[in-house]
Amino acid sequence: MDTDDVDASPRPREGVAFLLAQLGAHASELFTQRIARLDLTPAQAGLLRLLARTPGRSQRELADVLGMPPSRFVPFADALEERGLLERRKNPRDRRLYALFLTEDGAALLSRIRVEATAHEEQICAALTPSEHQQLTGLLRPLAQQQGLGPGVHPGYRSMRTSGTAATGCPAPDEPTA
Amino acid sequence: MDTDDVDASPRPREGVAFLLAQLGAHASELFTQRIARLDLTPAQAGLLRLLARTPGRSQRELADVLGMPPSRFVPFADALEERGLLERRKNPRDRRLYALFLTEDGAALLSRIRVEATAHEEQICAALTPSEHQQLTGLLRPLAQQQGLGPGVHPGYRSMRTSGTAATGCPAPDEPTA
DNA sequence: TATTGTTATACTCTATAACTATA
DNA sequence: TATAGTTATAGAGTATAACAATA
Repeated sequence: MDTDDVDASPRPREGVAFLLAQLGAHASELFTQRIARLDLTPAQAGLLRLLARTPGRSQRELADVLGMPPSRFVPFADALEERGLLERRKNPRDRRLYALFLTEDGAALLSRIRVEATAHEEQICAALTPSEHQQLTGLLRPLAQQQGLGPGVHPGYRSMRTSGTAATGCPAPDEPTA
Repeated sequence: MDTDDVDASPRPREGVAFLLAQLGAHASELFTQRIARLDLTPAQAGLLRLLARTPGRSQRELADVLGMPPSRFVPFADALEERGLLERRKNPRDRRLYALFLTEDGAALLSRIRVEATAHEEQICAALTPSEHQQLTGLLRPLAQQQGLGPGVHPGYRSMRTSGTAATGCPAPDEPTA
C-alpha cells in the first residue's frame, strides 16, 4: 500500500546517494583499520598531515582546523608528543604560544601513512579498469564541487558526534590543489 | 624531503577513495538533517523501514539487524512506541517475545521519509545529467559489490562508535533487490 | 538450562567552564 | 582586558552484566 510510491519512477532513481554513503563509510572503515596497524586514529593521521603541510602553527589554530575544542586538543597532542612524533616549541615572540612541528619519526611515520593511502586507493578501486577509474573521478569531482566540498575539506562525520573530528577516516589528497 | 613520494605517480592517483568518503559523509549528513525535520534519527528511520518490510519480528532480531545490543534497543523502541509509530504485541505462542509492527501513523511517516529520500537523491545528483547519473550508478554498483556491500547492507559507521548504529544516514533503497 | 525483554551499573567520551601565564 | 594553553567537572551515550519471566 505504500511500498511502491518511490519505485514507481522509471529507472534512474535507484540510489546514488545511498551508494555513496555506503561506499564512503566502507572506505573510511577500511582506512581506519589500515592506520590502526600503525597505532594511529584518523584524527591523528590528519594532524600529522597538517603538520607536514603547514609546520609551526599554534595549538589553537590546529584545533580550529581539526574542528575540536582546545581542551580536547591538549591530550590529543600529548599522546603524539609522548610517542616522539611531534614537538612543541615555545614561540619566543609570544611566550603564550606553542609552535608544533613534526619530528623525524613523525615524518617517517607519515610516509608510511602515505603508503597505506596508496594501497587503500588501489583496494577500493580494484574493480575498475584505469579508464573506468578516470571516468569515475570525472563524475565524482563535479559532484563534490557542486555540493560545496572543496579539495581539502573533510566533512568528517562531524555532526554525527563521533570522536573522529575532522578526519574522515580516508586519506586526504595531500595538496592536489592546483 | 618526504612530501612528494606519493604524488610522484602520473595522474590516476588522485583519490577516488577520498572522494567517496567525502561525498558519503556529506550525503549522510544531509539526509540526517532532512529527517531531523521529521523528528527522526537515521537509526529510527531505519527501524521504521525494517518494520514495513518485515513486520512482526522480535526485538532481539531487530536489534541484531540494526547492530545494537538488546539493552539499547529497549529505550530506542520505547521512544517510537510512545509517539505511536510502532506497536508491541505479545506473541501468544511464546510469551517471552514481543512482535513489533508499524502503526498507521508509522506508515504515514514512513511515506514522508520516502519523499525526503527522493528529494535527497535529486539534491545530491543535481550536477549530473540523466545520462551521467546512470553512468555513475553503473560504476558505483560493481564497486560496492566487489567490496562485499550487498544491496541492503548498511556499513553504518558502526566501527566509528557513533550512535547511528546501522543506519548510515542515507536512505536505503527499499527493496531494489530483484 | 537457555532465551527474551528489561534494568542497573560502570565506563568512555565529550564539551563547558574555571584557572594560569603571558600579552 | 584579552588570549593560549591547561585542568577539572559534569553531562551524554554506551556497553556489560545482573535480573525476571517464560520456555
